[in-house]
Amino acid sequence: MDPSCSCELCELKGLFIETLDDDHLDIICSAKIEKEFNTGEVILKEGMQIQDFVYLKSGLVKLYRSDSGGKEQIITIAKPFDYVSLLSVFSNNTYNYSVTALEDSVTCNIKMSEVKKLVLENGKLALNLLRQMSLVADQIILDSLEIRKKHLRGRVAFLLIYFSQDIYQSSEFDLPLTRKEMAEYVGMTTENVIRTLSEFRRDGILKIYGKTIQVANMDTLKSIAEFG
Amino acid sequence: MDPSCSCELCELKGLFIETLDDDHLDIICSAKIEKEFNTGEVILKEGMQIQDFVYLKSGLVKLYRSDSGGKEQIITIAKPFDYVSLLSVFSNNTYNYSVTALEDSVTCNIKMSEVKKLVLENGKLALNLLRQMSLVADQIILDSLEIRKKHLRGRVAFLLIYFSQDIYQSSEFDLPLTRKEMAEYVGMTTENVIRTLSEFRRDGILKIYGKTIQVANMDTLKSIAEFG
DNA sequence: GTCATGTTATGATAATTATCATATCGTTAT
DNA sequence: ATAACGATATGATAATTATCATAACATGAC
Repeated sequence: MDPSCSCELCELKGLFIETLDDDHLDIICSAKIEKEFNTGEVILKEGMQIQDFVYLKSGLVKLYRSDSGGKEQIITIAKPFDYVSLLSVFSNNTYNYSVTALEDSVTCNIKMSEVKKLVLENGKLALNLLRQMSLVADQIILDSLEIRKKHLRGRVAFLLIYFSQDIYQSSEFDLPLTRKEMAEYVGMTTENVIRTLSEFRRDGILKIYGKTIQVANMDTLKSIAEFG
Repeated sequence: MDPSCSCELCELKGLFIETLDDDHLDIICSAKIEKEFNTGEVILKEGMQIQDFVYLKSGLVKLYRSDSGGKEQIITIAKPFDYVSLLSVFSNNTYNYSVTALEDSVTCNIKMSEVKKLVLENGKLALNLLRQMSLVADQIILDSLEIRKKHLRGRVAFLLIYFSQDIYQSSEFDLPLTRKEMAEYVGMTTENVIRTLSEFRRDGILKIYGKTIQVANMDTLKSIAEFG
């Protein structure tokens, strides 16, 4: 096996690679290209030809769409293990969303032609991809239904809980989104995101130091996310 | 080949079956069960164990979630060729949504264990499923983003255009949804759906005879869907 | 440093949407 | 037939949210 290949050490091995035998692993290893992106750099652009299967090795990214007026809607925030180029990849020729790094990130890119070849040859990999796609798509759809039925306070609470619990596993964290991006994610205006955060601060639910957020009262935050 | 099997005649053959050779087709054919549902009958229920891969052979169905308060949110309307049990099916043990027939419908059910076995053996089928899942999930996500950014009039217009063009290919059709279901689909109240329809009628955009809708001015309807 | 620009912040107001009340119409059950 | 119920319909009002205006603050460009 190619000694320069580090796939067998990659923490994503379990998802994508455990189903591959050594021969196939070697193919992936020599075919893959790692790319590094700084915070704010664009990884994929809406309309671009889909050439690679891209997954996130480390970092944090946002998937979003831009409309003709330049306004953006964030579809989801993806951390490693959430595939990045999952949507569209098997059905479309071009991306119908863009991806930008929210933190310094590393992606691993494999030509779609290689992935398709492997799927044809390796049923376990195929099942794994089906499972993963199903999971990711489901989560995006359910989250968007959840967000839709909440009022503004509930939406902001939902987003904060998501970052605190799912992304950073800590009650204090540096929010990698601007207030504007928060608004684009949960479907409200920037002003109202800011106002809602201020309310939460006044109510003693949050402590806010610029982008650093400390959740002082998670129980209340959760009840706001759930009921109002 | 089993002479009672009609799969090779099924119009869904192209999607699910063209990738199968005769042996595999025979397996599917003898394993599949067709089920008929009348309008209003429940096909799948949220929380139920997932046992079968279910796809819609004819008819029209809604996929939806119910919250604790009994309120429902419609995720999507599916016609034949849109797989019904696609979401969750490869990643979950239970459905996280329900499915009900909006018109008399026929489903074709195949045990998931059979489908998984076939995926393991048949790479073309796997790729076909990946493509189809990708397509369906993408469409649901994009539609929900579209709906989210519109005002009430735009949402109702979007829904009417969808039924007129995508489902019935006619400017006059019987809407298979109640006003309440329309509201559950586009995220607004029943009263406001009714009010908006009345507005459209007053503006000469629609003619409404109960559930029968005639789009009198598609251009205006489209510009409302697009701009407001 | 200072300028320009974008982000955060807050208030006043306007627009949008939901809620509540009430009435009519249709359908189904008895 | 008629009672009961849900769906459709409309208006008045309340609640929610967006828009507009303004200002403080931070950040990077020069």
